[in-house]
Order: sequence, then structure tokens, then C-alpha cells
Amino acid sequence: MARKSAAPQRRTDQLSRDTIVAAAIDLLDASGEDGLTFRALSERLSTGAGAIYWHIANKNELLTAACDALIARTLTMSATAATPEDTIRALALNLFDAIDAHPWVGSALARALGQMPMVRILESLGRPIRDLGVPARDQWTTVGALLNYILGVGGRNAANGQLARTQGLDRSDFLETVSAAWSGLDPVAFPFARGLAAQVRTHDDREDFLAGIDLILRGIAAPRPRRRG
Amino acid sequence: MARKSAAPQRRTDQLSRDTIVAAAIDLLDASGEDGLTFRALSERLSTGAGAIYWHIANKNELLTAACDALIARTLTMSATAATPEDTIRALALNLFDAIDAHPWVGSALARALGQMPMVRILESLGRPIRDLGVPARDQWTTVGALLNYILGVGGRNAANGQLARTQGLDRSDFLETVSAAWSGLDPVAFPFARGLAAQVRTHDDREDFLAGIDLILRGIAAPRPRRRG
DNA sequence: ACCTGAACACCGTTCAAGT
DNA sequence: ACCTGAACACCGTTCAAGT
Repeated sequence: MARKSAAPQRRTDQLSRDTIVAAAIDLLDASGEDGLTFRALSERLSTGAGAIYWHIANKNELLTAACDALIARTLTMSATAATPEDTIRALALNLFDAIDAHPWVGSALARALGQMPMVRILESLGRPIRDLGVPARDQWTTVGALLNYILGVGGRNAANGQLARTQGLDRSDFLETVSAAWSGLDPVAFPFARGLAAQVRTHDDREDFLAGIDLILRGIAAPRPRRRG
Repeated sequence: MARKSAAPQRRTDQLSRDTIVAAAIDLLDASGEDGLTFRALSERLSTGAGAIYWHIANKNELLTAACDALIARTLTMSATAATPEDTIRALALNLFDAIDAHPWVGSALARALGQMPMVRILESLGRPIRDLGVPARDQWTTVGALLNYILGVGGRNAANGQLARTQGLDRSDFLETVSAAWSGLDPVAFPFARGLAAQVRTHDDREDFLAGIDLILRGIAAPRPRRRG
């Protein structure tokens, strides 16, 4: 008697939230944000599509959980350095590298507002800021500035990764395209952007990111005006 | 003779890219990112679903075009102020307000990398930075820091707007939830985040955003170390 | 040249039915 | 308690056929 299609192997052990999240991370790393579907996930887990919903509420929760697992891993890696500044620099770089290696984390973070991954980052960033001597009333603004800068870069990295995947361009191809487009801009309407075309081609993302962190650190160290005293 | 359903009125004038983009903006404003579908759009334009593809390549291009129209509008609004600092502040605030009023712009911008909306912002931000006396070799880093901070805040705003829409929470409800969750954090593992709970409830997004801009401006003004002389 | 609208190949999510 | 997998209500995009 002929069967319509090969019966899929079903797993014998129980599914768990952690197993699902781990599989989701594999899928996201392998095929990007669009690659994470409940169908692909259930196939990889040798289970039915609906089974996942017993352990996780919906796709958004799954994405946040995957993001949190990765962020937690990244942050525990970041030991305390010699100075608060160095701690912040090291932490920021670890986050940059994590988002660079897993672009989907960049956009997942943006959606995970008051939730765990954000809280973890806030906490890790907050301690060295406190140690820097930033007064309590300025801590929220300060951590916010650093966090938003980091998330901004992360979002751009995520977009880069997504673009590279869908267009099949590698990094230097992409930069070449942007640089060429910018050199072609109207010199009257866009003098500044036009002048940037050369720098776009040769810049180092990681170095620029760190330079931005240093700029913000200088801003934190600089005395606030209108204090009179 | 009974018809299956009311035959839709079809438009008599020609469709154009601008008409489509304008309708897309209306739809995005009215029902958020998820509200923009080719079916909803074609209904609003009294045309067939496939007709839009004659004028616009795909959804991504449509989103970028909508974003660009709004950004162009926002930037021409931003006149030059008394000082470069004030010009940057005014520009940043205009962008903040635009993203606040149209949250979808926040996430659309992240995806519009080397394209027009980004170039426009870069250009508007770049001139006052040049006027500030930032040397050519630091201009890319400087404009990048400001841009990424602004985009980071924009991304967060976009997420806020999306959340408010889907959960049906208003701003203060949402902040209340976050604040409550943070007060409940483990005081040993998360002392800093816990201490922020109170500030979360009462803070002013717009003011904090501007404080971050000021912090970065101080960083730009601060002398760079390791110059020796 | 421009538009129609059915069709295709997908989605996330639900839920009766099974064990 | 946990899982199955068909079914539902959608998507973006394509394309033969019309004008």
C-alpha cells in the first residue's frame, strides 16, 4: 500500500522551551530573520507545527527568548576591566560583535523593550556609569544615550546583514554601491554626503563604532554647563 | 440577476507613484506597519492588487518611498538656527517628533541604508557639524554617532508605537507595567535597573532625547586626547 | 502602456482529535 | 499533559488576459 509521502520521524523525548529556543537560534543564524518560521522550526525539531505553541506563546516571544539567550551569553562574557571606561568599551564591543555575528539580534532587541534582554544590558551598562561618578539624576539619561547609540548601530548592522542575505552582496560590494551612488549625488544639493563617498568605501565599522563610544564617553566626562556654582 | 458581490468602483484617472505613496502613508499612519498591505492599499486606491506593481517594484521600495517623502518634508521644515549646535538640536527634535507622530518611519529608516532618506539626514546633520569646526577626518565618525543615536531612539519609539497598537496600552499604562516589572527585579542581580524603576515612570521621552543630544554635543566639543601637541 | 484579478506559494495561529 | 496536523485567515508577488 503506497503512502502519500514519507512519514516524518517524530521525536521520542519531550519538547522543552530551551530546546525550541536553541533550534530557533540555529535557524536564525543559518537563514536570517525570514528563515525562522514555525514550519521550518517544527521540521527541525521533528514535531508538529502546533506543538511549539504548547511551550511558547507566539513568534514574538520566541524571538525575544532567542535574543535574551544570546545577550545573556554575551554579557556574562564581559568581565570587569581596569577602569569604568574600559568596562563600557569592552561591553559595547562585545555587543557589537554579537550583533555583527547574529544580525537578527539587532532588530529583535529593538522590539524587546522593557523585557529581559534590555534589562540585562541596562544593568551591565549602568554599573560602570555609576562608578564613573555620574550623579543619580543623570544616570538614566546617560545610560539611555549609550544604549540608544549601541542599538542604533545594531539596527544598522541588522539591516546590513538582511540586505547582504537577500541581495547576495558581500560587504565590500555593498559599500562600493553606496559609495558610487553618493559620488553621483548633486554637488549643490548634497555637498556633504558627496564628500563622504570616499570614506564610506574604506571605513572600518568596528573602529567607527568604538570612536562613537569614545565620543559619548568624552561627553559624559565633560562638565555640564549652567551649573553656576 | 444577482451579482456575487458589489462590483468595486474603479478609478478613472491614472495611477501614479506619488498617489500610491501618499495612500501608503495614510494607511501606515492609520493602522501601523501591519496595516500596509497591497490588498488594503489597492482597495483604498480603487484598483486591482497587481496594478501597484506597475509603478513600484515591491513592498520594501514602497516603504522606503513613504519614508523618504516624510523625511524630506521634515527636513525642509528645519531652518538654520543661530548656532550650529542649535541647528543640530532643532533638526534632531524635528526628527524625533516626526518619528513620534509616525512610528513606522523609525523602523523604515533602519532598513533604508544607503538610500535617499538616509542621505538627506546625513546631509542636514553634516553641515552644522562642519560649521562646528570638526576636522574632515572626524566628520564621518561624528555624524555617525549622532545619526545612530537618533536612529536608536527612533527604533525604540517605533517599537513603542507598535506595542501600543497591538496591546492597546497607552503610554502611561505601558510605563507603569515596565516600572512595576523593574521594581520586582532581584535586588542582588539587578540593583541598577531596579533603581531606575521610579525614573522610568516619570521621565519625559522628548527631554531625555534632547539631553542625549546635548551629551553628544559636549563630546564633540571636548578635545580628543592622545594628541600630544 | 497600463490595469485586472485569479492563482501561487507561502505565512502565524488555532483547535478538534489523538496519546 | 503534551502533541498532531489539517484548517483558517491571511500575506507578497506573478502573470495571462484584457483595454
